[in-house]
Amino acid sequence: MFMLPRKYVLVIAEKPKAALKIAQALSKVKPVKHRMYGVPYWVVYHSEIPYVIASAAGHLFALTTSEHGFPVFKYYWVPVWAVDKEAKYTRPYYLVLKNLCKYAIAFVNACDYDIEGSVIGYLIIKEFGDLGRAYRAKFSALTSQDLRQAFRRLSKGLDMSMVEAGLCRHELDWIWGINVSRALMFAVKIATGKRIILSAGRVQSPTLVEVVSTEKQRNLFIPTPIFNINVNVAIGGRTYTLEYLGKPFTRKKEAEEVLKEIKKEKWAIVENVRYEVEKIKPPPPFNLGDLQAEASKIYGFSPLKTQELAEQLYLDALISYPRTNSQKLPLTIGYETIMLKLKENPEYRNYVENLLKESRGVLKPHEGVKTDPAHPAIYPTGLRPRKLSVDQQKIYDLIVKRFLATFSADVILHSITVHLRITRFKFKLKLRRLYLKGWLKYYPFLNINYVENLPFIGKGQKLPIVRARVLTTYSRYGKSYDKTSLLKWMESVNIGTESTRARIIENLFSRGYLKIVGGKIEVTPLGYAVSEILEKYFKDLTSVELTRKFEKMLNDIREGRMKRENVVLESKNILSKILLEFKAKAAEKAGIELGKSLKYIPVENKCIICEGEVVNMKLCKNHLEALENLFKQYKVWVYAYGSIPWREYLKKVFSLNVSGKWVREVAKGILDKVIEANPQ
DNA sequence: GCAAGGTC
Repeated sequence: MFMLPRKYVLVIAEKPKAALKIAQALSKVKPVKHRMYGVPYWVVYHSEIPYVIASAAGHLFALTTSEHGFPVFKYYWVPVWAVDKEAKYTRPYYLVLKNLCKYAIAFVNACDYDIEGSVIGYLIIKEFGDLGRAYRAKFSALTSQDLRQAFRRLSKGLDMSMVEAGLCRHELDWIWGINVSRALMFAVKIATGKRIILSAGRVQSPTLVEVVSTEKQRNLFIPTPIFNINVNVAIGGRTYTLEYLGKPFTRKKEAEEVLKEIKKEKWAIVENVRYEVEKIKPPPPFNLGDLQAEASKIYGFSPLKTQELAEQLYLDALISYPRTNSQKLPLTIGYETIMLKLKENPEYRNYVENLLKESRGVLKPHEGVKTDPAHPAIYPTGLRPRKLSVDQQKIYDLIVKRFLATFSADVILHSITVHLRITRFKFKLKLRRLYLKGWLKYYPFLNINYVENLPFIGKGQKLPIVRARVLTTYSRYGKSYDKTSLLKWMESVNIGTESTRARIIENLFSRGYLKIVGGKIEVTPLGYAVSEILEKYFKDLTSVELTRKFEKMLNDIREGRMKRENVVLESKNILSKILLEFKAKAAEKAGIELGKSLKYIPVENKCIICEGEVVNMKLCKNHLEALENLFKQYKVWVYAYGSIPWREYLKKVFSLNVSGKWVREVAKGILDKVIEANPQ
């Protein structure tokens, strides 16, 4: 068995991969790898006192409580393997650090330089080591250069303000999440006697509410008719559709009057022709969100699936760290070496040779603006994959091709924009031709509309009108969510992290709040009920503003303007008041609502259409609102068409796919004479 | 058992 050096400094990394990087950076020779409990650590003899470099595996400690019920504010840190059976794998890391801490003369927290990394290292040193002999390594990338500098400039003591901010984040999320979750479960228990698992939290609840409000508006949506002039002209034996440049018509009659004038004409006269060269820059290298979006678009993978596949590739050392927000590829990753390795793979040989020829040896990535303090964008390491599953292969291929494309040339399109006139009305025709394939050679996953050849058109030319008519379209309700667009929404409002977003979305499904129907997300009755109760009694938790507020307070802690105790106390005060009030006055009522949504409690007076409770006219709240909407929009349709019978309007609304679900159901109910409703 | 945040 290996004997540790008599004296050593213990360096604690956040994960084994980082520990290896640190060992390599600090060692002049190949660092010596050892194992304990099956977990690797490294010994580096770089100066008189050797470094022993070991690693955590993310958080090794978690908050827990021994108390039941709520409000609950007594919590403490325990080893995560002891409370979470999914985290058994952290135990050997925990034991190794416990052992190595015993004999170390000093401790360096070399976890990622952010609040979570500060907490991970702090808790280990506090538990097993000695905070009085602790140092902090501060680096923003795992490159040798950065790491060496960080170790030259070690600061004495830990970054306690970062630690405090991190501890505060854990505590705030815990007291809000655990308490409100328990409040919901308590409500169901006292109203129905049943024990079920419900949850709420700073990130999941605003996400649920976002889906609920989108879904509600969608279900209530009634399109508005829009009238347009549609003209086809012939150019060189082909027909093209002109785009009418006037404002679309809100009344059918107006459109028909314009059409009458146009029908008198034989030609569309070309007023102006503009040729342009359009360039589409190469896409930036992948961050996790972009990879998830593309894998969903191309292969229909859910964000969590993509993330898990990427993690497997990472663990096989085929790609770099996937949980990154960065769209940057620093020079230090060694572009050439990766290209040369990729060239060894027959699958990519032609691509790489092409790229090297095309770039004439100057490899410059087209980076995006997003950054990540801890990692670069996702890139292939160049290592040759051996046995990949079909899905792993798809993700790997996507990453390689995106990596290659980012070093390639712009896509160049030649376009022609023609402005035309038919009597006094103006039209436009725009066509594109692909001139240079550029990066699409490597990454062909972009849909562009283009024609094979651009027609020859000159100013003053008269193009024969083949057909002219009024085209009726209907406004659409644009928003709807699938797992990927929901994740993008979370990204856009900045809640959750790269590692957690996909997981939190899956949680909303496993709680039974959401379900997938035809590829789209739908809210279940339970989802509606939970969302409504949270809005009513725990409003703070339903908005992304809570995250903004936390961020501000954590920042104040980092900069010494506020103390953790005070921040936590403020939340405790707010929470204990609303929780006690809920428990005393609202829990039973809320529990009945939840119970009905779960069908534990029968609904006495059922809506004629759904399982909901009747509010008025034999309809539940949602279908009643749909009926009111039908009345309101009828006026708009009468204005648009000049006149339209009520029943015909209902038939049309019912037949249109863009109409909301509740609206269509009510329209059908009236048509079938199940619901009696006439506009006044 | 409940959060959100790390990572094998």
